Amino acid sequence: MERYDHAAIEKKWQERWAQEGIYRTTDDPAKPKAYVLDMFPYPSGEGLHVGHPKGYIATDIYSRFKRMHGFDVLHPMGWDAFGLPAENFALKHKVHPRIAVEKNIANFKAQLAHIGFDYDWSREINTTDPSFYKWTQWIFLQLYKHGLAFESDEPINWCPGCLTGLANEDLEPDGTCERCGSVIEKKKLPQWVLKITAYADRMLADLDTLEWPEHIKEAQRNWIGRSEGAEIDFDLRFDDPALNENRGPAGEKAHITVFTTRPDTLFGATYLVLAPEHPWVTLALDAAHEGVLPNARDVRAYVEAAAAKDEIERAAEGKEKTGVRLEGVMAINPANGEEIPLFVADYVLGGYGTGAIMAVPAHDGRDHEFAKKFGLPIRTVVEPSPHAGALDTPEFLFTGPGLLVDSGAFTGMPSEEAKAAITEKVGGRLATTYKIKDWVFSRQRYWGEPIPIIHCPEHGAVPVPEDQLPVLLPEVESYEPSGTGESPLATIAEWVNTTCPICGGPAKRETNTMPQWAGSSWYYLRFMDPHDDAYLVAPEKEKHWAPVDVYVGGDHAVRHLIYARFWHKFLYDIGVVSTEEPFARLEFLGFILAEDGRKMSKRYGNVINPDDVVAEYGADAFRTYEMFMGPFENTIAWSTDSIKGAQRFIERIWKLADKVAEDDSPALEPLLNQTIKKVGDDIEAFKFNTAVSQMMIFLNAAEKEGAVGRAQWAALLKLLAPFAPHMTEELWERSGHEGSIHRSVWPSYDESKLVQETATIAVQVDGKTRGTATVERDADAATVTDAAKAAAGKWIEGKTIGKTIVVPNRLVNFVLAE
RNA sequence: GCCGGGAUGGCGGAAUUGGUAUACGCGACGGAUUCAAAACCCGUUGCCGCAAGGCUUGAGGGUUCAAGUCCCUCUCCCGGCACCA
Repeated sequence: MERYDHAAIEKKWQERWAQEGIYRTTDDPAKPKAYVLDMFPYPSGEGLHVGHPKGYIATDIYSRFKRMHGFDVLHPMGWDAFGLPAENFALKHKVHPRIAVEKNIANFKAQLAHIGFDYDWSREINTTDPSFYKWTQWIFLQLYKHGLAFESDEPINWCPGCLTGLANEDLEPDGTCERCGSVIEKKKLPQWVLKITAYADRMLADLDTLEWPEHIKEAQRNWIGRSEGAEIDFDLRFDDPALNENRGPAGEKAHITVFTTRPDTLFGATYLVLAPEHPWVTLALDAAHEGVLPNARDVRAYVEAAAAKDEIERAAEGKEKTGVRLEGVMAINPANGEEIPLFVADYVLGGYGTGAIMAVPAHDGRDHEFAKKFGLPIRTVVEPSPHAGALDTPEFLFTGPGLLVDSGAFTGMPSEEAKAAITEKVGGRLATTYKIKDWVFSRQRYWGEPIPIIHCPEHGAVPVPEDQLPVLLPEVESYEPSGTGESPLATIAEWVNTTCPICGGPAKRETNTMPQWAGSSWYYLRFMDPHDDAYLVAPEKEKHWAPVDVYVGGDHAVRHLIYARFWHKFLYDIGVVSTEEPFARLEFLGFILAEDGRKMSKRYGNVINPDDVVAEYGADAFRTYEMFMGPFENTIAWSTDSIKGAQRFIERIWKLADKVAEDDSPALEPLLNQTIKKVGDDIEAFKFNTAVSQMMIFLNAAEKEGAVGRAQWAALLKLLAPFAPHMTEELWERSGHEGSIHRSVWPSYDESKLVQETATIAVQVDGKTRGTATVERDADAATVTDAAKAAAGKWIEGKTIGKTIVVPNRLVNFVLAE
């Protein structure tokens, strides 16, 4: 046979598949369904490098595999094209973002086309398409109507580089912008905020129902950051007796509420710490309360200094503790009535818990450090059991559970038990707090979905009536961010000025847009029913397809997944979707590094373009190589040498077509059955590397055998078809089959043919392998032992065998006496 | 610091969950072919050793007839979170 001409054969089949629509999704309710989804890309101006298609190849293989098992397959592709990167790209290249996005998408599609994917392009979606973002806006309105979207003027993260507000999630740990690296400022701006915290508990609990990698679940748990503890009130006593008479609105005494996860250590609390932003501190420094704090001047200086510090300075200072005493006032420990001092210190965060803590320096590292610096008492109230000694030194710090000491009536109680007991005794409340913050949802930029709200002087924020959706993003010449905190949309008078849906009076549109994450938080639902104008997703379509069976991606998995799960659960609550979770199974994608081991980047000039690889080695070799590189979740460097191995494999299969005989080779039967089993099991488990190696093993054996039967050949082609769709299709046609191999039925294996009739067993003496023996499968122990003795030869000659271990069909181990 | 995941030849990696460690591929070496080269084909290839043999899954200890796999201690690497009380 002639050499495999990949360019010609790929072109032939790509055209024919498109023409015949063999990958069309059918929405057939009679069939089992498989919804296989890639995290859809943002179509950047750089185009694809060889790392991008890795996940797409995996889903392509998986979806082909499912199709060959009779599944109705949904394997779609679309574009996440709103957001800052697209807008910044457009600004830099001085084109309108819409034009830039169109061009980039066309480029991406052309690149993808070369690789031979089975996407059903009739279901393509684009988040910037008004028929799509109509529904993004609709979801926002539902959130608003259910009280989960609200306006807030809390200070937000402002990026002076991107000129927009950002969510907490958009910041690097050091407080810089993840996009441009600018130092984030706090800025007071009216913002739309989504109440994601309302779903924190359910998002946490339902993680247990998901077939996801542990590290992704763990990252989500960290992000939600639930901690259980107690809120405990500490009454205050002022030096000025008059102040002690003051009562709150409900007649309560002045007090500070702290949050703690260790109420069991209450007897060891030797001071309180308030965050600089704590409302009580703000109040005490208020002009109206002059004289409450004798050292108000020092406190004010500290609070102002803390406010002026940005996140970077805080990070640079590390854990060096600072703070200032609040003079003129003491707190009363409700456990023992003891008076303890109060401090303001920025190691306590205003935004977490109650913004105030009880400090237990013997049992908390940070309090310990602060107490040593300020010379405060360190009192041990929990000891490890049994008594470990050396507990009386002031240096001692013990953060584990143990038995209570010096804790009044609770002395001797296990600390876990004491948590509830002490909380109850002092009138505290069990409380749960979260690290996750509500989602700041406004961006002061042009390229995003307009938030469908109208501000009426009479009626306030009024939702745009649903029949007026979508609120179209106006076409404009200039869309530069204003930098003032106003959206560029604010300058378009004819767009902004409208009428109130309630009273018809003059009103203004909301000019902020949604963040980049909006569209991607629900796009997977639209693929189920992409052209429906009446429904976000029609109920019967949703019931057929939901949930996504396998979701594949990497990178910003944590944030995207948390936002999407939040919206999905909300949509479940309002009856739009029928499942509690959007993505039943998640496969995490390991990246491909450049050949030099660095990240592939234009900056390093080490980018490899899949177009070039496909042109040189062929799409099938490219696909097979990326799957053979190693475990799917591993990050591995590209190797031009290694792709040649995949190419050789493809070409050796091609040449094996010359060796096809009428009758099956009996010698190959056990191996073929093993191969059918292993390739199938491995694809199901996303272990593509070992699936490929098993096919290589079969190929090696078939070459050695010199012939492969027609039926065996057909089975082999089918196993390889998901990996190498072009070449297998060509060979399928050449061997006289009707119809596409990709619509053929996956081969089955015969359980009884998986094993050979003989077994090669290892022969060990004292646990060391000294040879092998070939015996009939399932031969009796005596026969096996005799054969093994012969094989052990000189190693047991003249020795006494103390014990013989026989593992059927595996090994015999002779343990020599003494 | 806390949490999660790892460490196997020159390289990517495999190993039925306690049963022949290094499958498969790359690279390397030798051969064949060629005027020559590429490609293709055949053979060798964990380490030490001429050999007999010995040693080997990050380090050290343990359990077992048998440990990459189980248990204990430690080191290093990757990822997430990080003054979250």
